[in-house]
Amino acid sequence: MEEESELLKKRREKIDSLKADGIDLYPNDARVGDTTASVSERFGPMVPEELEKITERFTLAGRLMAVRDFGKGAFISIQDRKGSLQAFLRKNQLGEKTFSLFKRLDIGDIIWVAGRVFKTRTGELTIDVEENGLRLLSKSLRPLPEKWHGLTDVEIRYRQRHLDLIVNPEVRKVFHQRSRIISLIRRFMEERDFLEVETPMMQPRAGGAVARPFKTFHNTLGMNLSLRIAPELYLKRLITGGMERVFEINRNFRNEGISTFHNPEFTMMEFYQAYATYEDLMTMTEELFVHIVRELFDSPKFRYQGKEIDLTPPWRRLTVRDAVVEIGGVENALLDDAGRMADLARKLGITVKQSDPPGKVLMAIFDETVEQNLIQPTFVTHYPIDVSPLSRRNAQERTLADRFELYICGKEIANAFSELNDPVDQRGRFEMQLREREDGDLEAHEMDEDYIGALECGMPPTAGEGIGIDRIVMLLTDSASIRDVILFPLLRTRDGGEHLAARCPHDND
RNA sequence: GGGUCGUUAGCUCAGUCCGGUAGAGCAGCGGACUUUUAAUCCGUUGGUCGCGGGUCCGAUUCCCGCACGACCCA
Repeated sequence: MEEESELLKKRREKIDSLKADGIDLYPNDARVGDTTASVSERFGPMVPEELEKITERFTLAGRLMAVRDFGKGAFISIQDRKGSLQAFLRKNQLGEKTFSLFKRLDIGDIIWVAGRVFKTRTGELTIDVEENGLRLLSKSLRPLPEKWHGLTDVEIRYRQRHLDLIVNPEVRKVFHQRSRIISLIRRFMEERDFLEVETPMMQPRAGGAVARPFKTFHNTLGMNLSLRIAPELYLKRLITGGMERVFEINRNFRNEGISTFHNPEFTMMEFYQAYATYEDLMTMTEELFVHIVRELFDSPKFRYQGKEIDLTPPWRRLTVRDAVVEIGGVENALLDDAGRMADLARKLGITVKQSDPPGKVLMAIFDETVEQNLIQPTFVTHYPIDVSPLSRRNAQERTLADRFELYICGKEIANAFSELNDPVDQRGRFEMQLREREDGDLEAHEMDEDYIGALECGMPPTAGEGIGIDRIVMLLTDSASIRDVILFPLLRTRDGGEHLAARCPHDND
């Protein structure tokens, strides 16, 4: 048995003493009528004389966050989901028994108080706790992080998010904002008559994007499955099914690296609208973003990591080619010469294979020279067909796709295109992807006969878009890392992942 | 995968360059205090210095490896 810490031992002693007095450490019969916010919003503005006339009694519950003890009286702070409020405990008012309970409480305990409101000399709204108006609802055995500096160790913050949420109010605020943003998006879509749907997370073939999947296995069916990398192919089957306008806000899983902008599971909204084009979606995207920031900030502008971002439409529109020339500083004529383009890519440190199609090399150059410079919202258009296996071909330029990506603060935020609904062309695109897969590209799209079968039934002309929800939340909460907007980001297990990896060999390689 | 930095008390951090087994604040514990709010005042407990090796009379400190994390790069 491992030696118990001094602090834990002291708490256990207190527990024994409370139990000896017949006090239930985890009762379940407390009724809570109010919140810290409901009380402070109503009475905060009142002067002491007005408060004296209030005879109403309030009941609050929450976590004991601070104690300022004066011997026969004490101020305490109670924190609930809405904020915190101060309460005043007086020995002669609480009664001997309840006051002795208070003396054995610890910061971190969940408590219940009842009493009337008043204002202290310093003007702070306070609950004057009544006789027997204090109860212990749940005993805390572990000390909380320090009250002033809070919890700053990011590893503990992510691994023990509960502690982070208890002591860091700005963290709670980020996740409230996240919920608000998603709710605004959902309402925006519903108002435009989009139907919210849910499509499979476990898919026989992970399609709809260019990425490596996580693989798993269904025992009863004896079937290999992948966690989805995108819902795209299923959503478009719904379009074929006549739903015409659908959206899904849900998790995607990509078996790739982790960075400040990448978590292996992340949240995307994808939506599809029949009888629309990618150009319609640019307008709609502008409207969506402006709607969100106006609701949040009452302005089309916001700051991210010191930069002011202005979402006032219309946003800049730029073809991939123009972007690489104007922003990347690449000579225009070079882009028509596959050999020179590959040389440039290699000079930029990009690994180029002989078999790589020119469009793929162009996009690698774009990623290297342009992406991080697109700070203000920018639609990049005219993507090469080579890297757009599910997009409609441009009517004039047959090697280009009717597609855009949205960049803000140097990061890809959305990807959209007019959908390829010609099953013959689609089969050809899949075959091209298969050749890339044979050349060693593990991210290349697989052949999906079921999807082609659906296209053969006739899919209406449609445009679709995917928007990275985590990244929007990062931008709008000024968060530097995606881990700050995901409650439980993926981290390595503490005891080292090596033996676990050995026991569960993965078949992705 | 590579580079840089980090890991010391429950938490926030010193100390390590220049080797002699550790300090502060908060929390905790004891005492005083019934309008404080990082309450105050007096006293005080608490540490396998991330883990494993090596060098050395002696390692938290120097060297090597590993784990975990952060940032950057691929």
